[in-house]
Amino acid sequence: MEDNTIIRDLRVLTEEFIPARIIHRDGQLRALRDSMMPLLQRRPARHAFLFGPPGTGKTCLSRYLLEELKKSAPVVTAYVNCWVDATRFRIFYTLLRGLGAFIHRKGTPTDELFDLFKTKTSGRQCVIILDEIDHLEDETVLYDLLQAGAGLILISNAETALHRIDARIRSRLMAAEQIAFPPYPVNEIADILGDRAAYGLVPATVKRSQLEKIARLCRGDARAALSILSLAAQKAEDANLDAIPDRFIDAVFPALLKDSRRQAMETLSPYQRLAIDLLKEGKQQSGALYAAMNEAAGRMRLAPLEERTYRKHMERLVRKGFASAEGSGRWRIYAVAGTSEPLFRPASDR
DNA sequence: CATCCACCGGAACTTAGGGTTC
DNA sequence: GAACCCTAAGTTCCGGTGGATG
Repeated sequence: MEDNTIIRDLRVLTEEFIPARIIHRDGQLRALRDSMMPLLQRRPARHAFLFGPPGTGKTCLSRYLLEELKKSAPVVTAYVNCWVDATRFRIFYTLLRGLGAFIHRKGTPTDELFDLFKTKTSGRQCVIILDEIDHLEDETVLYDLLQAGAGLILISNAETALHRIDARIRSRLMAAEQIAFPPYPVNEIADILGDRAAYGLVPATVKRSQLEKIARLCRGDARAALSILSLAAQKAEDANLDAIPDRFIDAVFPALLKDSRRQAMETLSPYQRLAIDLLKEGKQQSGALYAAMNEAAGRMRLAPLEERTYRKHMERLVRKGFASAEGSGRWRIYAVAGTSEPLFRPASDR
């Protein structure tokens, strides 16, 4: 392990890693800390809503804060990404796993999972992070969690995510602390990379000017920046070099872009991929797209879809950020989104 | 200005595929 | 292996919706 020329600990450069300190997010950190403060006096936390573009530190900061919180108060915490687990069943399933309760039966009723969750957390203070909240498919989870007395940290890319949820739940979340996460400027990303590199890489294997180069490439998205640094470091390690050359940084960037697209597409059903492929040729009105889809499905030996089913697929694609919808009712026009969602936007994208 | 048209989306169903329990 | 339970995807039914149309 210590023979490595570049890499000391790759985990430090992943987005799951919770760093020992948070830099360039002092205001946000203080705001979130203050809303969790009541827990120390055994009072309920104030809910928080964190919003901002991808890679601006929302998830990282929340997880960091809860780790710190647990050091000074007997608080139960859990994390759920709604992009991965979007239904009521799956959310309680992963929540319970996070709380150390293993459900081995997949045939367990969801209400039973909820009851188990309540007994697990009863009499204890509980804070739950719900990441990518705009991808949640069943809002009753929010109602359940509020009823169970959990403190919520909701995270979204869109500032408007809370407006879209049901009024009855929304009114209880209106008092939530709203915390904005703007994109990082170049020098701050470079600082963050430097901080991580100090633990994750062998000293003097990457120059400050290179960190700034990465920071410029990824346009304020720290997650993308970490991926670039990590991949370039691995490449240099494999080549047995003792420093990361500039050309590796350039080489890694397009590969990363393509890979993230491909990975995101793999989470879609065949029909959804088909819809996106058709939309890539140009935006379409809903009715025309439906006709084109069933026509293409026939050629691909896929069964034609009922109109309502088609609409359900489109609803999903829009919520997941793959497609965008413009206009209402029968004048709705769908297009590929690709621009705002999963990762960073390339300089030119039609 | 009333009516129509083509799509919207909630609700309740069916079906397929996974599990457990006895 | 029969009798259940569950989820998730697809379908059926149907009351909206709002610009287009005469």
